[in-house]
Amino acid sequence: MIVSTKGRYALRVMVSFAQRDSEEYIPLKEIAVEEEISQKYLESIMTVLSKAGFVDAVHGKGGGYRLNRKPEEYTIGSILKLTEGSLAAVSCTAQGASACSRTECCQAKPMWDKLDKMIDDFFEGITLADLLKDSMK
Amino acid sequence: MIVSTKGRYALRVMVSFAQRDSEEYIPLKEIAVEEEISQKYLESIMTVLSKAGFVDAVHGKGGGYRLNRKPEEYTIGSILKLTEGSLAAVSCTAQGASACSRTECCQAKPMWDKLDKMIDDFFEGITLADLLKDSMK
DNA sequence: TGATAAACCTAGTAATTCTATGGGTAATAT
DNA sequence: ATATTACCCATAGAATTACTAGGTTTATCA
Repeated sequence: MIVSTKGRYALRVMVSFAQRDSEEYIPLKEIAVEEEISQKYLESIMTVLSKAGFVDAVHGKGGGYRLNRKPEEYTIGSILKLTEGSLAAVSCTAQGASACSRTECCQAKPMWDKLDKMIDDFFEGITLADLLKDSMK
Repeated sequence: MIVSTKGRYALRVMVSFAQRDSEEYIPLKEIAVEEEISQKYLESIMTVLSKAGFVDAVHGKGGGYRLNRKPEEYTIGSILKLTEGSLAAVSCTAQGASACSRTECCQAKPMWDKLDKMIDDFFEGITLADLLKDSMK
């Protein structure tokens, strides 16, 4: 498993925002109910998205969140990397991993590196807008 | 993370066997010491490999394990799928996953399917022999 | 035949990560 | 003022992963 619930929730939320009026601020409660996701859990995800400048937030009554850019300007990779921390296929190659003592002689290392690049290219090549279009079906 | 310690250990063990005399039976203890992996943990992995017919086992003194086929006849995918159970990028697409209630309307489903296929093709296109050759560097 | 060495089996525990909850604080509109 | 909303921090519950323990069976060799 390379993408956990957290990352998938983040995608669903972003898709949900992308499908609405881009000007309007939507309270998280509305999204949580619609998507049947724990609001509290979503809050922690939104905070990350907000700090990274992916969404714009307004406090108080009438406030909520909205996207900061157009859907086509968000790659799936950027959203997932932010929320998952890393998309590495293997802990050895994850950033911040305590360097494996076998790195030098590891027969598999080149394979993991190649896979990581492939996965990264894949996710960087898809945008939020692509998901909306259903163009991948 | 798509491949856990278990799958990586399995690969290392298989590589280790592939690098030795293919006729000789090697006791697991030897591999465990060499690779600095818990022997007991390795045992559980070897049982899986043995039951699947990936390795041949002989009990008792002078016994051990050896590969059943040539290194080029094992795909990395077959080894990982066996030990990891699934290589799905997301729990939604993993076999045996309780069907997601959103499958029908999920915007991301086609993307996950495409990714799964890409990963599967990747691992099925590499064999144990390829890892030995260092040809990927 | 007895000692030894190996695979095999079952169960349980430790450790880690993931998911979610709880309770509060700060900001904003009405 | 009050209601509503984002934001913050800590913690608990759940699930998975990694590993350990102890024994049983099978085979070899002296």
